[in-house]
Amino acid sequence: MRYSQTLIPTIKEVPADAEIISHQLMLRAGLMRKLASGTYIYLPAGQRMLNKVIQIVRKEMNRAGAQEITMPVIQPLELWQKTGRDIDYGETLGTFIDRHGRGNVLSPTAEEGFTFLASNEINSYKQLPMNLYQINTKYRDEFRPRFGVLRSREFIMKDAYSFHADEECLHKTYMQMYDAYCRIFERCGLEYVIVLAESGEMGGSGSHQFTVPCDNGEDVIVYTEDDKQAWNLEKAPADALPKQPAVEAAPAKNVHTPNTGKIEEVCAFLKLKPCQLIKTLIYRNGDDVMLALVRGDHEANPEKLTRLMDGARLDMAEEADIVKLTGAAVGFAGPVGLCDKVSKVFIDHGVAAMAVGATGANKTDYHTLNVVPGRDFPLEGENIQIADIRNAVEGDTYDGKKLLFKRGIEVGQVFKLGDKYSKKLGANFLDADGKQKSCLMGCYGIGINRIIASAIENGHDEHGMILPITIAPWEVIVTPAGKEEDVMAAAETIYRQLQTAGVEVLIDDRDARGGVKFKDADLLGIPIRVTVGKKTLAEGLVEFKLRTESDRSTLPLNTAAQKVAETVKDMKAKLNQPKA
RNA sequence: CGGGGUGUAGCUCAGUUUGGCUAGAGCGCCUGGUUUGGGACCAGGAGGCCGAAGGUUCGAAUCCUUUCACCCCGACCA
Repeated sequence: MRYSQTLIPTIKEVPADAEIISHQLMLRAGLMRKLASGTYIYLPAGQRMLNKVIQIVRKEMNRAGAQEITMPVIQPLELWQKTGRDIDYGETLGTFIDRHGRGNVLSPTAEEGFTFLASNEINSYKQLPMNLYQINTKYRDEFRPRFGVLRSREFIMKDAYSFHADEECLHKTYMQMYDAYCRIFERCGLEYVIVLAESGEMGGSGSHQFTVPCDNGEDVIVYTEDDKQAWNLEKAPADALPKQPAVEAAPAKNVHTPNTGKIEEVCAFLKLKPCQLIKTLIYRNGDDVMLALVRGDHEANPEKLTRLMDGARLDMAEEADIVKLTGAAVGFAGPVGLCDKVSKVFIDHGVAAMAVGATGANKTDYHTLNVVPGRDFPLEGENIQIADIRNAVEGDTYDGKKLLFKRGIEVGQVFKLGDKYSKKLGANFLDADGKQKSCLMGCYGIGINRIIASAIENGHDEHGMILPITIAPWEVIVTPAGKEEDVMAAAETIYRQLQTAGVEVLIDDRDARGGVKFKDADLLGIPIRVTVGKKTLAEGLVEFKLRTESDRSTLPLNTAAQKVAETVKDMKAKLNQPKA
């Protein structure tokens, strides 16, 4: 490719609306431009990166036995109503009504479509297992698109769905996908961490997330100090805290605490620390009301609560319900006297371990002091359960090992879905025993754009991107530094030789000064630069420089292309032959 | 959706508080010249419905009302 004939609109200044480095560099290096909030136009260099990532994903999926198809992005709302996800997915689901008055969904994920296909085409256990995937644009009407391509309204996802006759078969494919994902991310040159995840909205029984550690990530990874286990925050377990030594506590008493509905306000007023408070959260499942008690400095984890409820949906109670239950305004609920009025009380280990604490008095503008768990409210009973119901925090342990935290970008996730979708959409088959059964399903997603953004988050310096050769827009840039005829001719020769050798090469044939070309080459993050200059050329040499190194070396003109082609091959081989 | 902020040249931003002549700078772009290995220099030039609509006023980028877009924090989220 000739620089003069392509569109790589680099910019010197940092665009005002780009906050994080990957977003800034993707704009500055001319990979993309914004069309509207959360939607981006990919320009030639960005498109080449997308294509390369897609090609890696496609090859590894095929290699793992999955079949590529294309699902329409526009899908009948009716199909989504059958699984109830027109409601469950929430307002993030993009819909429109067409001229015939039909409801349509802009697909944010495609369980329904793939299961619809399976319900029609799969009849017999002999057709199973089957693993189908697509690489397609997805749409989500995000509340708040942000971080450039990391949370956008439109993005490219590879999504695969597998169908099975039994659990063992599902597990086998699940592990094949797991291994394929490892290979994909290694080939893309990403550092990644695999964490145990909640399967959340998708329903199902098992899930791993593939996460690239990065300060700008939206996800929190929790891992043990020996690096042996990792979870996302929703799933991370925490050991019970040691029981605090009992103290001689005065009887519980109510004190007037005006306008202190929030933890910080109570603490400021009573001169207590948040860890001396008991926070009482009120949840609802249909008509059942539940309490969750966590320490004031802890956060309740709805996923953990849902798990204790065998997956039943939990909602925070409405203000009116809280007032009715506690007889007080929101912010003054407490367990004392409230435990037998609800169907279930979940008490976090941290609260059970407290010797004494303060909590809401179930009376507006009052709190109760000297509350002793077990004395002033029960720690045992039919509707009482002590459990791990909060997010782990700094200082927690699991299995005696210290828990550590870092942020990450989720680039892929694998799920076992079970029969949630196949049942609702009738994806059945006749088994060998002649009985009709629902398919068991797995689903496996990869965010293509996020791979690019996270590669940049972790691969850049003050000059620009530093890209793995497998996903860089070009492998080599040939830079003639000077307009002399022999310089241009030598650069053209190397360019042609590299092309012939199958190297993806960009020649910077622009009528520009050397400095401009060097800056753009660095910004674009092209792994190898070959510079042809007047002085070195006089000695029959050209310069060779890796983007990752600051040193330059020289190569003889006549063998330069061959050497460079070999280096390219070696660099690619290093990434393309993953350990996994 | 709640809170905060910003919309002025392709980009980054002055100017708005206190209304007043032809609306500015740097970068980028075009022309000519000098340069030519790390975002050159000189001279000349093009480029604006000051986000949009309405209002106040002799007069509005500036004041008022409405509205739209974008960004940040929060809530939400395969």
